[in-house]
Amino acid sequence: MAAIKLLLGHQTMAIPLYIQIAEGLLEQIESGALAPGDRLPPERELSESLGVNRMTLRQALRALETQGLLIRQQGSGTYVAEPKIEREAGRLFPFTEGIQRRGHLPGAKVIKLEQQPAEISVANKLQTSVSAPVYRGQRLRFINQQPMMLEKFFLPAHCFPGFEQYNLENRSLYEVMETEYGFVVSRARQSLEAVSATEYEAELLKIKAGAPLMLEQRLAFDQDGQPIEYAKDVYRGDRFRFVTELAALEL
Amino acid sequence: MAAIKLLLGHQTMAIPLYIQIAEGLLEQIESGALAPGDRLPPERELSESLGVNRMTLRQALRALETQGLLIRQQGSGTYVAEPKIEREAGRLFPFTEGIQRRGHLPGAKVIKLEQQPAEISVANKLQTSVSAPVYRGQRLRFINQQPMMLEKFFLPAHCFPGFEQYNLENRSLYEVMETEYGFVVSRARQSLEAVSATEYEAELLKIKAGAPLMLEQRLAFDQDGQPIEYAKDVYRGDRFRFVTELAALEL
DNA sequence: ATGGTATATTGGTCTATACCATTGAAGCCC
DNA sequence: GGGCTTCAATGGTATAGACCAATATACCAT
Repeated sequence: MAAIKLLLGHQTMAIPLYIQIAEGLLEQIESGALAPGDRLPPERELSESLGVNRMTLRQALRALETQGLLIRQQGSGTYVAEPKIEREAGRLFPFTEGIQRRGHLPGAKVIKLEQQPAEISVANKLQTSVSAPVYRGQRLRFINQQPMMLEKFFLPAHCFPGFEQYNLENRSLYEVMETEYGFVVSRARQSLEAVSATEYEAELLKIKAGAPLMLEQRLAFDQDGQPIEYAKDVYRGDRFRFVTELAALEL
Repeated sequence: MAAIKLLLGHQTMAIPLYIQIAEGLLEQIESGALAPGDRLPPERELSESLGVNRMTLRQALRALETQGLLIRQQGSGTYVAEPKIEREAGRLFPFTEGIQRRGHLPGAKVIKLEQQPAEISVANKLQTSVSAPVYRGQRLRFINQQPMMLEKFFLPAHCFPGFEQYNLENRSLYEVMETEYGFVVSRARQSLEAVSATEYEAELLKIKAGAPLMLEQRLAFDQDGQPIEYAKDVYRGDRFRFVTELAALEL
């Protein structure tokens, strides 16, 4: 396997070593340099070649393991996980990226994007004062030209001045947040429930009113723990499945 | 806070120290000895009073943190998390327990429990040969006397001889598995999707046919990684919401 | 060939120690 | 009182080393 370039020594650094290592490995997995089923070098060996302590390497491996990217087996070795389509449910990442990874063609149409005073429920979620301005947007998302998901999002306007100027038909919401405003979504709390399609949703998604939809509500936080997005997305029930891996304690 | 009793010293033990510590703390949280918002002793102090190394204690704390039971803040301390109702989505535990914790009255009615040859899809999931015998059961679950969820489960019969004899109207499936057969569910892979209620489901759940339901499919594994349960549970869409907490890498 | 047995390899746990980064409160100055 | 600095306390990161537990392999006896 290829080498991973690490910054600095071991003290006074901006980014922790184990994060750098995890990201380096992640990159190799995503680029295909490390293919599913590949075995990583033994921990002792890899830690030495990286010039870090084994415990530090293990912290990186554990992070990737909990993300479902690696599988570790005592006595055997550490392997790159099979690319389960469903893996993504436990990770936080944009619709577009997930679709592309599966070899489909994503698309988006902005239906609405306007600034308006926050309703009570939204202000509450975003922890802004009621009637503080928020950006309210709606995007219809496509896969292979077929409408699949309707996204409604709310952003605190004071965090994203001039948000209208960006083209959300080509760019990911989170990508714009990060590139243009420096906000990185690092945590999110989300819920799933089964609902019926309203007339409005049915028309946009080209399904029958009353058809089952998956409603995903998400409150996303930036690196400082401040809420920066509240979203209510509905997915076609017949086309999406949300998968999670559960463990009983012991990490 | 109360003391935690640990088994043995540091070598040749059955259960790792950090698991024992995590379970001890978990017990104190669940019993109320540690209330939400309480601050735990500093790591250095607590590790000393437990007679373990700080790193070992930290491993226990991390496990509880990822379960959403603790919140750690650098420079401030480690706190017992507020009991978010939704927390349970990321944890693996039985329906009954979750309901009781919210102060509701659970109930169950066994509709079917029989042994039969496995269909292909089920055999596939349970990794048994096709037409190997499996137990197939259906339970209707109640909350406050109202039907809320319909559970269909499949168990490999060779793992659970004589399974019919146990009363599943009072006992949890997992509890019977563990107590009577020694199988502990330690991992599970589950998926959620939105579906429409069939006539059959609608009648049992006393809702309209076509109403939205949440279909949860679950494949549960024992401590050795062998699949021991495949389940297809449907929840009333208007009464259940499934919540998860997501993090972007860095654990 | 088959099956068991030693041995080496590999990840898992635990200790001990050091220093960094963030927080919050105490103290200080004005 | 208000704002600032200082500093101790606390969790976070990293190192080094030891031994345990599970697995895979090689080898041997049958």
